[in-house]
Amino acid sequence: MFSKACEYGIRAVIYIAQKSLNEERASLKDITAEIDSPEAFTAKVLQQLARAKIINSVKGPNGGFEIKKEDIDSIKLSEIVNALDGDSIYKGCGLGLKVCNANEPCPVHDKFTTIRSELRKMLENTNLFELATSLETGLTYLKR
Amino acid sequence: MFSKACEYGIRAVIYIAQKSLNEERASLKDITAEIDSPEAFTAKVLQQLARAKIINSVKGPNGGFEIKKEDIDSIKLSEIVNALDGDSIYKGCGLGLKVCNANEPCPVHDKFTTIRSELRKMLENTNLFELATSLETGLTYLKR
DNA sequence: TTTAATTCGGATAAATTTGTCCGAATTAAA
DNA sequence: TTTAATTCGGACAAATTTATCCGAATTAAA
Repeated sequence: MFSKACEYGIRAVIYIAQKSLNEERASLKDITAEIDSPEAFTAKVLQQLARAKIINSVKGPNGGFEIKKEDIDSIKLSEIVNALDGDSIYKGCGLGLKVCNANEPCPVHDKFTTIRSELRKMLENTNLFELATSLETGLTYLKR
Repeated sequence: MFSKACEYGIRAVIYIAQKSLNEERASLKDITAEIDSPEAFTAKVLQQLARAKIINSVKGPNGGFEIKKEDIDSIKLSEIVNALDGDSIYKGCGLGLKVCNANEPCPVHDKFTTIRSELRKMLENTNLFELATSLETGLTYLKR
């Protein structure tokens, strides 16, 4: 469903958000240990997210990644996915046709638009705060 | 969402079904012209589908691919997807965790199980007959 | 029996995604 | 001012997916 980059990215951002809620930065090493992901590859993903302004990066000793506390409940899952995988999950034909719309649909067009629109809604309605707090309270996990 | 192989596979099978409903076989050339896909690659996909018994292949002159007429309305989209992409769309964690279930969920587990289960239902409830007839009546398209 | 149309299967190549390495830049702290 | 902890960025490597090539096998029809 998502690329590996996106999977790591979502996990990393949730972890960074949790730390940020506790007024702490998360370093790359910290993150990759906590979400169990390849370090160098995750670094690239974090750079992408920083360029997309979803997270903030701070260089130097005691540096790392952070998210402004007050932004955490306004950042949606959809923004992270969009920054890393683009919008091909919502848009684009399920069977790969270049042109596919209500007027000239592929055979599965209607069935897919329903599912995709629900996926879109879900991603747009899920914010980082709820994901980070479920992690904080030990209800959910980022590795295993 | 699906691999290219799966996209071509679904399109090909729908076309083969349409031809089969008209008592005709579809040759590889015929298929790739009709769904606008790379010939050699599509051949591999069709072999996979033949091995999975979803379509039947006939060698020699006037050979090609076919589906038994009476099977067409019992073949579900889910079988095609399963044969080509496996069951990772339904199963497997949305964030790539090896272990992720109701007891030890990732932060997006609940939200994803809902979407995935709807996707699964949709694929399991969509049969080849409806897809092939919508194509036959000119309501839908396989290339463009 | 020969020919030609077709699928089959293995080898290979190209493209994309995933992943690693390492030196440069930044910056807080000693 | 030096050191050390950190992110940044470019080059490279490995793995996977997508795609091509070509000869072998099959088989209907001439």
